[in-house]
Amino acid sequence: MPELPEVETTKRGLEPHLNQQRIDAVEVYRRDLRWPIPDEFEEVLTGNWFVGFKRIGKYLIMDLSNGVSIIAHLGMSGTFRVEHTVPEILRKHDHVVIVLESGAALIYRDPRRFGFLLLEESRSIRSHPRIKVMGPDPFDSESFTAEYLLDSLRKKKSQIKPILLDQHLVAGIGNIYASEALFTAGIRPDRLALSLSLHELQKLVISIRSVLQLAINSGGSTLRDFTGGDGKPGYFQHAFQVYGREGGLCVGCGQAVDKFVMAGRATYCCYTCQS
DNA sequence: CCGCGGGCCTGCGCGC
DNA sequence: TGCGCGCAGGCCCGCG
Repeated sequence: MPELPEVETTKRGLEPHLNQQRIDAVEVYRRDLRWPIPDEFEEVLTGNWFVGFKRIGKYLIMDLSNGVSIIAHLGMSGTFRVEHTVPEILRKHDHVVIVLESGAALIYRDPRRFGFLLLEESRSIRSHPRIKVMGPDPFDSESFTAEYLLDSLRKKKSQIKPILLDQHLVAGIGNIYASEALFTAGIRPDRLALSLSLHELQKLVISIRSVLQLAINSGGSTLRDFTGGDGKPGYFQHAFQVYGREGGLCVGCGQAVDKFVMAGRATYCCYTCQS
């Protein structure tokens, strides 16, 4: 599920409910996620409180008062939700319940268990092996620029779309927003990365930002439902231009939207509007 | 070093 | 209605 906008939406949804809240109890029902939940997880959390929240690419970082941070990744199907009270009956695939001093509960659910929850000293987050290799954030206008892309793509042999999924290049784009951003930029997904001009890359940078921002904005509209509901960010309401719309009419030209597989991933585009 | 394909899991929607 | 199949928004790893 979650690409950058969904993780950002999750962060914004959780923060007001969790910030400065003490953790009174932790229950882990399944530890075998993508990586196992550390044995010391419950002990490290209990009695401390949340002091900060940030997103790095698709990672959600939750800082605790004892100088330890939770590094969370939602994988394909992970969600966090806050319930007003600890539910008497958990939903299937609720793997972790964190009880707060307010009586509310933070619950991690992940049917496919591709996500993970790890612990790391807060001051070492940026040097964590999984974090330090991440490319720039798409919204970082200092480091994520057309010039940066031009330089990075110069030695790439493959097509642009799968490259956008490489978190080492830019952190946070997934399969949906790769297709969407390329459509907005008017660039075909199968263009060789090194063939893109500086001008096209400028359009791509702007398109990536606008597509992600739009999705964040639409997710934000349902943040109020974060407690009591299922915590699902509002991105389902987001109208995709091409993703999942094969055979439908292109919003730009009225021709049919195409679907094909690239590097094993579904890819959508309009061959009239993208060149 | 790079790019690709398989694997990890469960759920869902589709066609028969 | 039931069943089997293919597919799903991420990431790591091994292979060539």
